[in-house]
Amino acid sequence: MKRTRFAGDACPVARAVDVVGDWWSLLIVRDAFIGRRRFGEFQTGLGVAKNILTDRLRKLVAAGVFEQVPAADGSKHKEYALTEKGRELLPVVVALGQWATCDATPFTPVDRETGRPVRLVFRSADGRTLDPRDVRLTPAETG
Amino acid sequence: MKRTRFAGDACPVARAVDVVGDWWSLLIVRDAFIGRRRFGEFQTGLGVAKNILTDRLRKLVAAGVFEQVPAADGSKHKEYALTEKGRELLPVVVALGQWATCDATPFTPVDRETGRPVRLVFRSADGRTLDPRDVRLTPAETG
DNA sequence: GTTGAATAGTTGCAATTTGCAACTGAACCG
DNA sequence: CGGTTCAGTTGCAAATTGCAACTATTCAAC
Repeated sequence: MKRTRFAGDACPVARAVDVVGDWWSLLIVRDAFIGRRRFGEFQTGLGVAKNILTDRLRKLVAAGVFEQVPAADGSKHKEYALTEKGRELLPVVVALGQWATCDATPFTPVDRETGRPVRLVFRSADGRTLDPRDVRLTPAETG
Repeated sequence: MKRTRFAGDACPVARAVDVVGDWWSLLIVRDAFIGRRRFGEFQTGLGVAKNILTDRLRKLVAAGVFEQVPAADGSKHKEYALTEKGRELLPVVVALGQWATCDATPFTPVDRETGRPVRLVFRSADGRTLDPRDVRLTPAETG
């Protein structure tokens, strides 16, 4: 049957899942962060079927995560570039990466200036860094 | 056709997607963080079909994200509780929530002790907090 | 302890999605 | 101009999804 969609859901996680909660979409975004931009790069890099890739790229463009940009090396082929909204998905990709990390990590998040590795952490209002264990979710308080 | 699986993939994001990159799984995990534990709570809360929920819970238990615990209020019904590994998914859920947040937020991450809200941020080795814009992914450096 | 309702699933079926493979049409290379 | 790469499109078989109806425990009351 038709897949349930969450676009109008009140929960932001649900809406995010609606856009990006699909096996391929997040991997395409991850590849984009590594520097891939062309259809063929995504296709061979991920081993995804071409019709699926076509569909996902179209949907990600429609969702405002990617945009088609005219060129990069002057060729007439279009390329897919992350939008601002798309680049804001970096914490999601990094969080997933930190969760399942083992020996073979194909990428590391680093400070763009110093090139030194960074971590994703919780920070309280007064600047303290918190262990995830010390964080909980409160349902719906003040909105 | 059979869905492509990434369980043996080198990339941790891919492996994470294999477990949790499914429309329902992450929402189930989110609900667990809010405090839901019973089959029926997940079912009515998410509006997911019962056979799908059965399947997802089974897979999440097999993946070590949930475990079935004997009781909570003495009843003989089993409940589903997040394991340590499952609780470590909190940054993923929060990252997705931060990405798609708008007015109606059904939950907020807060400091367990003070109850005050916290944010997920990037932190460099020397303790500075970085804007996601100042972070990039370097592919496969040292392995 | 039997009846009835709630809980936690299972089963069957039709619509949708997925993925492989083969095909098409530009764009680039010589 | 001819061949090759790039970027898809099309067709089809198998898997997944979701609804609805059904079953089996468990709880609550009588």
